[in-house]
Amino acid sequence: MPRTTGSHSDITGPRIQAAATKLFAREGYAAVSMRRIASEVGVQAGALYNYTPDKQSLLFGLMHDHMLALLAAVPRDTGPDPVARLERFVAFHIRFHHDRPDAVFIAYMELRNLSEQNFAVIEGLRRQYEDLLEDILRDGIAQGHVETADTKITTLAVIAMLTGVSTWFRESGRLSLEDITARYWELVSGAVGARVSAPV
Amino acid sequence: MPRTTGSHSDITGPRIQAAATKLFAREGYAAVSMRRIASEVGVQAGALYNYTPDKQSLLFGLMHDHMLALLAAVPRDTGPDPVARLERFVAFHIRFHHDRPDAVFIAYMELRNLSEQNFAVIEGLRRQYEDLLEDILRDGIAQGHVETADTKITTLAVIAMLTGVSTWFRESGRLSLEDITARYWELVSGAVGARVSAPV
DNA sequence: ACGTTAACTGAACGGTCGTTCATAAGAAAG
DNA sequence: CTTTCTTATGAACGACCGTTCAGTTAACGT
Repeated sequence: MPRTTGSHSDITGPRIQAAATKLFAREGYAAVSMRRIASEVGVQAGALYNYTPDKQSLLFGLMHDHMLALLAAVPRDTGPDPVARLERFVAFHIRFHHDRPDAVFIAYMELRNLSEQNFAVIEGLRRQYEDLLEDILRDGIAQGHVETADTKITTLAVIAMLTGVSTWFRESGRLSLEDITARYWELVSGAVGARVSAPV
Repeated sequence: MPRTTGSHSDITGPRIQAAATKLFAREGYAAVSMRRIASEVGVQAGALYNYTPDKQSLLFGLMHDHMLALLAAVPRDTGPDPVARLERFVAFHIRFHHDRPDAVFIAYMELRNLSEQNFAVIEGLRRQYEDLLEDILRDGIAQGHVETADTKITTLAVIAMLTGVSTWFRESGRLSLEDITARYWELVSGAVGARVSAPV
C-alpha cells in the first residue's frame, strides 16, 4: 500500500542519507545491503531508487556532502597572526570531526569503494582542505613564528594526528573535548615550533 | 584433478595468507569473496577450508600475526636516555609499517569486521604496543627530558601521526624514507617538548 | 469531482555469497 | 604393488545481492 498518509519525498530522502551514513560507518559500504538501509528507513528496497541512481552514488553523495560541509565551515580568517590562525584551525578540526563521527569515518575509510572519477573529486576536495592548513604554516614560517622543515609533510602529519581523535574519543571519557583540544594544541604548536611572540 | 604434481600443503597455506592480505587491503574484507582469494592462489574455493575454518578466522589470523610480529620487532631497549629511546621508537614504527603496508591497512581498517572476541584480542595487543610508547614518555617526564601534559593522549596522537605515513607514502615520491623519518622525528620531538640534554 | 502524478510496494531478474562434501588422484609408507 | 593419507576438485546448498518495473494508492491541481 504505497503513499501511506502524507507525502514523504522531503522526509524519506534525508532519512535514507542518515541511515546509510550510520550503517556504512558501523559496518562498511560493502557489508551493508540496500535492503538493510531500506528496512532502517522503514521502506522497501525499490523505493531507495527514487532517491539515488545506485548504491555507489549514495556513497559518493554522502562523502561529497561531507567534504563540502567541511570546506564551507573551516575558518578562512586571514588575521595577522598565523599562530592564532593555526590554533583556530586545530580547534575547528577537532570540533567539526567530533560532531560527525560517522561521516568522518566514511570519508576516510570508504575511499577505496569509490569509482575512479568519484575518488578524484573527493581527493580534490581533501587537497583543498589540506592546502588551507599548509598556507597557514607557510605564513607562519614567512613571519618567523613557525619553524618546520617541510610544510607538506607537517600538514599531513598534523591532520592525521587530529583526525585520530575521532577513533578513540568517547563522550563519557576522562577528558572533555575542551581538554582534548587544549592538549592537542600543545602538541601541534610544539611540533611546528610555534612562537607566540616576535621572530628572531 | 586434485594433487596435480607435488605436495602443496606447506606452499598453499602461505600463498592463501598472502593473497588474502593483498586483496583485503586493496578492496576490503567484505568486498573480497573466498572464490576470489582462491583464484588468486590458483585453486578452487573449497580448498581454502583445508587452511582456515572460515573467512572470519582468515582475517583474524592475518591481524593476529601482524600484531605479534609488531610486538616481537619493537625495540624494548631500556637505555638511560628516554629521548634516544623515543627516537628509536619513531624510526622503528615508520620502518616497520612502511615494510608491510597491506597488513597495516588491514590492521586498522578491518577492526569492525572482527567478531567481538577476536576484536578484544587484537585490541589488547594494540594496547600493549601503545603502552611501550607511553612508558618511554613517562620515563622522559620523570627525568625532565620530556614535557607533555597527558601521556595517554600524546601516545595516541603520536601513533596516529606516524601511522598516517603509510596512507600517502610512495616509493617514487619526493622524499626517501630516511628523509621522512627525520622530518617526523622533528615533529614528534617538538610535540613532546623533548630536550636532548639535562633537565631543569 | 476527477484526472494526474509523486511515492511506494512486492515480485522478479540473473548473479554471487560462504560453506559443505562426496569423490578423485598424487604422494608416502609398508 | 598395495594401502593409507593428504590435498584438491567441482557440484551443490540455501541465502542474499543490486537493480528493475508493472501495479497501486494517497495527495494535489483544477
